[in-house]
Amino acid sequence: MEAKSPGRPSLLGQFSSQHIRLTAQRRAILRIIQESKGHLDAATVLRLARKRDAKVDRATVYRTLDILKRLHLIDELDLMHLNGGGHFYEARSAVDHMHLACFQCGGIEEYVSPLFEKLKKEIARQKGFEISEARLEVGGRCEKCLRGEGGNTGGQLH
Amino acid sequence: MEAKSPGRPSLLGQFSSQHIRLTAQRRAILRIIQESKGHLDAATVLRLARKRDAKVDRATVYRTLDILKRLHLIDELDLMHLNGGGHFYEARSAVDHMHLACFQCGGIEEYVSPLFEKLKKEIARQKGFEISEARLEVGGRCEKCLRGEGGNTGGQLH
DNA sequence: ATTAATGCAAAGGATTTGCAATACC
DNA sequence: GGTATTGCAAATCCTTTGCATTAAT
Repeated sequence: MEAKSPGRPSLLGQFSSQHIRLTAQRRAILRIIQESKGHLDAATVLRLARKRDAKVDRATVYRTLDILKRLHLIDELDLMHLNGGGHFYEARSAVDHMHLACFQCGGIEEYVSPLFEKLKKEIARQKGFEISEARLEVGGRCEKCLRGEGGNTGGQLH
Repeated sequence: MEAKSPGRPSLLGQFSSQHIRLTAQRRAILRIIQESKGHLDAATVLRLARKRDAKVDRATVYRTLDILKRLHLIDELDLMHLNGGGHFYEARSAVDHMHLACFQCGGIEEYVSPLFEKLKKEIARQKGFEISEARLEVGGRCEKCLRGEGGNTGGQLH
C-alpha cells in the first residue's frame, strides 16, 4: 500500500539521501509507519516494530519520530483527544487531509477538499503567515452512528 | 473584557442553570477562564485561580476543566505542540476561530473566516457527519518573524 | 577509526484517582 | 442532612534524558 509515490519518496530513501544513519531499528520503524494506514501512536509503533526487529526500544521510537517530525516527513495528530492526551503519527501524503473523529464509535475518517487548500492560502495571504503545517480535526458523530448502526470501539465522551 | 455576550452566557450562569454546584473554587476557575484572552494551560489556570481563592487544588482544576469540556463550554487546544504535549483551554466564542502558531517566536494569532464555516458545512454534508467541534491549527512563521523582527519567546522547533 | 545511535533505567511532566474531610443546596 | 466536591498524596500515562555499550559509515 503506497510503496513509493513520486514526489513523496520512501521514508528510508529520505533518510539515506539526507545522510542520516540507517540502523536496523530505524528501518523497522520507518517501514511500520510507511506501510500503515496512519494514526499510530508511539506504543503501537513500538509494538509493531518489535515484530520486525526484536531489539527496538521505546526511546529509539521516540527519537526516530522526532527526526521524522523535524524533517516534516510525518504529521503528529491528536485526533480530538479521543484517547486522552496521546499523539498519533502518520506519513505525510501529497495532499493534506482532514481527520474526522467520531466520539461515539471512536472511528477516524479522512477527508480531502480543495476548500482546505483555499483556506490555507487565504490565511497565508491575509496574515502574511508562512504555513509549514496545517491540521484540521473535527469531532462529532459519524454517519453510521447517526443511523444507529454505530459499533462502540472507543470513546463516548460527548 | 467580554463579560457576558448574548447567546454565549457566562460560564457561571451555565453552571447554576445546569444544577452544577457552585463552589468558591469553581467560581475562581470559571472567572479566570472567562476573563482571559485564551490559551491557558492547566498550570496557569491553577496559578491564577489561587490568586483569587487561595485554596484551589490541581485536581479541582482538572476536574472543572473536564466538566467544561463535556458541556462544550471550552475548547481544548494543542497549538501545534509548541510547548510539548500540554493542552490549552479557552472559552468557546460565538464564531469558531483558527489558531496560527509561530514556530520561531512562539506567538499565537487567531483568525476567522467564512471559508472555515463553509468547509465545515461541506464536510458535514459530504460525509454525513454531525460536527460538534472543529479545530484548525496552523504552524509556521508569522509576519514579524518573516520580516526579521521576530522576538524569540518560544519554540524554534522547525 | 570516528562518530552517531542504541538500550537501559531513571527522571520528568501532565493528568487521574481513592478516600477521608468539608461545603453546598 | 444528604450528597456532591474538595484536598491530599499516590498512582498512572506518556515522553525524555544520561550514560556506557554497540554499530554505522
